[in-house]
Amino acid sequence: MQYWLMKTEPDTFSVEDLRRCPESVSMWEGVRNYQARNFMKDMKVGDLVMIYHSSCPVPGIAGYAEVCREAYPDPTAFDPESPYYDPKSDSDKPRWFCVDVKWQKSLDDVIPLSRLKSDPALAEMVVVKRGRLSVMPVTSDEWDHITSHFG
DNA sequence: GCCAACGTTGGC
DNA sequence: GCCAACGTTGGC
Repeated sequence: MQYWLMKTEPDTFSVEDLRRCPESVSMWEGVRNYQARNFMKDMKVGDLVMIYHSSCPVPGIAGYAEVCREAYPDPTAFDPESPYYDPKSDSDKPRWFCVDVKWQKSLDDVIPLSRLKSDPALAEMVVVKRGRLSVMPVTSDEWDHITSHFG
């Protein structure tokens, strides 16, 4: 079992939007970064995911989800109507992948990035050390620390 | 809205 | 394959 963090802009798709999906399951579409894609390909059914809200008044962890389908070609890459359309991708040799995630929990209070940054136990956390990566691993120590101290 | 960080593109 | 220019992310 591995742990992950995935970013989303809540104006576009929030953890509550995920909860309201049929069966609370959604395709995690639109990842267009190779490193993030490679992490998604490593995900297994049952892995747990922190849903992180970015580009919003209080960026931070907004809830939890579970991987419920492993990586498969992202159909939005082939859809000219989609904002995530990539004309250079080829359906015979897919470049972009997505997973399906199932909502688990929405936090009453977002755990702010500022709080993660100020916690020495989380100094090495990828989301703290690095920006500009939308899918990243979380260690089990980091996961346990956050879920036990911050809900 | 600014701008730093950093990924991607493309000329050479 | 280098690297400058450009585009995007995302916190503030």
